[in-house]
Amino acid sequence: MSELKSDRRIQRTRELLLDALVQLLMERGYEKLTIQNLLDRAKVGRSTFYAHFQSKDELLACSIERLRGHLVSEWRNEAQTNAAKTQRLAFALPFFRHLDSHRRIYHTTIGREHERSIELHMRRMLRELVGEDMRQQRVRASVEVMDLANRYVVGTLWSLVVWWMDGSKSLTAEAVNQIFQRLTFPGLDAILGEES
Amino acid sequence: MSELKSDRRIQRTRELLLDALVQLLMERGYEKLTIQNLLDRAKVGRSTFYAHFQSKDELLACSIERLRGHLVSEWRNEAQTNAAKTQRLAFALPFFRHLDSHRRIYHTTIGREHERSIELHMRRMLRELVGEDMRQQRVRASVEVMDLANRYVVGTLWSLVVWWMDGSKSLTAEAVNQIFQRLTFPGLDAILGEES
DNA sequence: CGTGTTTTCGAACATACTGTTCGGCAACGC
DNA sequence: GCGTTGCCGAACAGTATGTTCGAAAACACG
Repeated sequence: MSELKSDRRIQRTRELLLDALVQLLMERGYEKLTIQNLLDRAKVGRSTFYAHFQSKDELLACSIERLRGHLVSEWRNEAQTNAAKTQRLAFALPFFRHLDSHRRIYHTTIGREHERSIELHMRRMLRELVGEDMRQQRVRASVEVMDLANRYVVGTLWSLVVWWMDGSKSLTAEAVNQIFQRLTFPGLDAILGEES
Repeated sequence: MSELKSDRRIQRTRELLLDALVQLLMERGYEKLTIQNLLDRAKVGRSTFYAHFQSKDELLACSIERLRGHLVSEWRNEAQTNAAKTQRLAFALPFFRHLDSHRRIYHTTIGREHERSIELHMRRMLRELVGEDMRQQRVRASVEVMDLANRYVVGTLWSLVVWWMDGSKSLTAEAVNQIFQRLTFPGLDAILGEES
């Protein structure tokens, strides 16, 4: 109700905090990043922070949620312009592209042990995307098998991402995507039974 | 020097703490388990704890290290008695068996989000086991590709484990192992180039 | 036993971070 | 202007970690 009308002040401080988060992710990573750091960087008062987010984790979730929105729209675009619209797991390429163009952030947060929260949220997001993809592809299988397939894909995808972001492997997003498909499709077919 | 001679008192309190850890893992999980809980359960003084372990995490690491020892010996046994001794990734079956016979512990610690530390140490252990296996199998590939293959196997294995332990799927360890192989081998061959 | 060494105990402390409260202040719409 | 709304930030309570140290217990050995 009052949300739409109300000041864009509140929207602005959200931005400030989200920006501060991204900056500090690069510098310190997530885990050893204190709320006070965020407040200082965003120049926002303590109680204000808690008026917007319940915790550091919710702020991160919010940030990842944005990423998800971005990926989905990229995915849709690509699906409409491209002829081979129903390519399996087509959200992966936009994802790899995103990672590639934000290496600065992800180099200090992905794969580094003890940076568990980012991985958590990222995987959750990927799980949703994979689920959506399977729905689009009309994969038919029992709930359990679908669940396994989903976990398998996300696990593989994430292993690959960590490997890619680790060190400074100068592969293009397209190349990584190809590895991803070669790695994943056979195993997927093996448990889903070769259809589609 | 004095380590061998010295009291088995110190060994005993280590046991007490390790036991308390396992108990509390079942009851509370790792993350929300406080050091005070450990002390109370093990009936050990605070400063004593810190005389033995630097942190809760080191205690966990120690516990996982034991598991690793157990798995390796099982693995060796199986390799010697069995004819098909050089079966690829043969450590997996003992691992699945272990999980199956300790469901009580792992049901509350594996897959549950926020129980990340256990996953961390488990994966580290699995990475080592896979590395050892690849050495035994004389897999020849560049360091980078070997690294990718390793991460891929561990990622797949872990996805499967989480899926298995989640809910109460009553599959046998052998069945899960078969799924594991069907899932993993094709992708592995794809990046390692079909050589066994 | 008695003596000396080693280990343990646990209370007290220092430190660090989280999340809440509340009175006052600033921004903004009208 | 004026009232509403959001923001500030110091102070506080709560919780957990890790350290220190003197005293007590457990043990080895003669």
